[in-house]
Amino acid sequence: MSRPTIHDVARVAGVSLSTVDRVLNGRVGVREGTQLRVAEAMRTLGYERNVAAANLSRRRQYRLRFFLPSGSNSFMRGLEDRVRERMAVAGRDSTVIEVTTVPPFDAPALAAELRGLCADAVDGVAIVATDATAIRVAVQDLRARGIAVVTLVSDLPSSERQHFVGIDNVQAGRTAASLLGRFCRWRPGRIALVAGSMLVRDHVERRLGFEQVLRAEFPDQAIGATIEGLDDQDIVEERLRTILAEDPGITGIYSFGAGNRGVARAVSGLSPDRRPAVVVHELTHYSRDALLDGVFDAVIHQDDAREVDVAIRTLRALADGESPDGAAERIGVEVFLRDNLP
Amino acid sequence: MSRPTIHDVARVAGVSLSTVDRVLNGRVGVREGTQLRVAEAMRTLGYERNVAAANLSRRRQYRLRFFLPSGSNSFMRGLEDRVRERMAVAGRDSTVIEVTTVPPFDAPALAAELRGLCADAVDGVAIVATDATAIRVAVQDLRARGIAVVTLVSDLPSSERQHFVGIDNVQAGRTAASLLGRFCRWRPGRIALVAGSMLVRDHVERRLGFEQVLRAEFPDQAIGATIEGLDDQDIVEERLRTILAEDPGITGIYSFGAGNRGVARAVSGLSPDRRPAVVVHELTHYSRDALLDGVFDAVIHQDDAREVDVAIRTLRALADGESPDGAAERIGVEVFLRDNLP
DNA sequence: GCAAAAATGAGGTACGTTAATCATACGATG
DNA sequence: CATCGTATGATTAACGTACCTCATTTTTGC
Repeated sequence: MSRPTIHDVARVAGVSLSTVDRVLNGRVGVREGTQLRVAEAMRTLGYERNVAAANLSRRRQYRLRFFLPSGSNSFMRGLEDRVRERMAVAGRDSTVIEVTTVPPFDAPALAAELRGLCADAVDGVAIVATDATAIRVAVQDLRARGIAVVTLVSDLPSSERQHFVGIDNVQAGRTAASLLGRFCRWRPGRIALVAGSMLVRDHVERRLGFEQVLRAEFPDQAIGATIEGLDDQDIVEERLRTILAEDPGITGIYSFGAGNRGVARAVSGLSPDRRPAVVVHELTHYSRDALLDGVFDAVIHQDDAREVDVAIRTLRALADGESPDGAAERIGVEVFLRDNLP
Repeated sequence: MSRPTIHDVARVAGVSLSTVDRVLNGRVGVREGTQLRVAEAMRTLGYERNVAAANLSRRRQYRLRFFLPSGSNSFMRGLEDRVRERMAVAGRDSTVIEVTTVPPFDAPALAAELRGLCADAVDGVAIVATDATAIRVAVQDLRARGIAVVTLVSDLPSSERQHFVGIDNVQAGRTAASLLGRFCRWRPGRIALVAGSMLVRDHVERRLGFEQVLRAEFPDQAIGATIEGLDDQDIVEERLRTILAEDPGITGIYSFGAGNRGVARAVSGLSPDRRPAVVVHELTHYSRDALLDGVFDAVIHQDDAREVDVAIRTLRALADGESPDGAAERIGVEVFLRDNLP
């Protein structure tokens, strides 16, 4: 009827509660044979530890720390809001969350913060990683001190981070190409690219995926001018205006960095029948409005609320020494048009 | 530091533990003034009941029951699989889930099943509703007996169900039009519709949303022939073949019922350059393959795993007399291309 | 075969809450 | 003033687990 308890396990294994406890919590001083008998009893009974009761008893707290880039990037500020929303209710799951913002793209600053963490004050850390050796080393350090580490939004491959919570950016680029190629299918032309900075790994990956698919599947769309807008809306606007004026054969725009407001302003200056199809990244207040106004056609998005949830669940699982459920916790590349906005 | 307990509340309110318990659990025999003092103390302390400890103490079990249509509909079978996956691990959250399948579109059968439920054996019910008065009455009955009710996938408006877990089908239809309109933008023509049965509320809503957007925003695409395929792949294939042969001006196909395999077979018979853009519903094994083969262009999807999760969380919250978090638990209309498949 | 060491058992307390019993204090009523 | 009903307090045993101490048994090494 109800789930078996350690009492049942003890009875079936023919040992005392103490011994079951010792086995269950990996304490020393149990003969191997006894361990096997207990394990066997757990298996036959289908015993699963009651985590709620265990956490209650040991007054377990999961102390998690999020490191996010500071600055005005809308997506990051939204992400921070999501984390703070979770902070407010995390107590329900005996979880304490703290947020620290560090200057963006400043690897030494982040590394210094990470070095300052103490294993008996923090159980797990989520970082929006900058791809730098200093961070890799800092992560290795954290792991050595027994602190769980996941990367969030931006990954740090070949580091010792245990998990990455975010989208596959190559896939995101492929999806953008798949959309734009179809949007422009019966109208050959050129597609302009708007990058933030090609120094950021995400953007390189997005571009890679985009080119792969556009070249292979939509040969009548060429890749036109590429703007490096440095995530600055004014720069983006000005350069994009110039390009659009010079080249009337631009059928589409793919913007995969920040600076969406600049794209929107440049495009909305054109008469509707000359407007290219526009695909950008991240659903924010601004890109949402542009979708509704018909200035953008599609937005490629990652669900920040879900990313935060998954990061928390993953860190909790890792802190308990479990391996997180990768498939179920996957973050997908979402596509929004004006008609399926939340 | 750590969360306040009922002990703290008692101390601050200047009452005993017993009184706090009486207030907290709505028992009788507490003067109004005392109740207010306790409530005030809870507010100042920011007390939140430790649900895990409470459930442990009262040996609370959430007994939930899912009613799903039987039959070969891939989406429904997938949904059932998701429910069964949750069943297997639900014990961790002191939740017991059962699944009952009932013949599809058979309102009396479902109503009879619902009537048979006993309030002291079930706390909450999730039903894939057929739009019928018999079901509305049965739902009213369940609610009167204190059983929580949510509708899943297909809603039952103006019934006493407390929540609907599923997508907005009008929005789904709008999204399909928004995609197809853009896919066919530079090539005027007609879009063929493939329905399952217009007797099902979902399909009516999808068509409604589709027509709204296509008429308003894509005037160079007309709505062509409509097939009522009764969710039978063979019927769909045959009729669609005929239509495609007769009318070379078909630029797109929107299929919003089951029978995707029929659509795929009919379309893949055409030479690639004559193929219309195809948008269908529900990501299954088959539609996935068709996407990968380039036979379908996009799939409108609802995340069945998430729907099941949300239904469970919602029913648990309702069983505790809480109101579920609507915004966070929203099910969105998802868009899949071959490039952002999970 | 004996001492030392290792393995196991027995029992208690705690975690935060529920739920019950029993005792007591308080007011109002007659 | 005695009585009764209501409000409140005090205490206790659960729930399933963790973790501690102390006693007892078994094994090991010599």
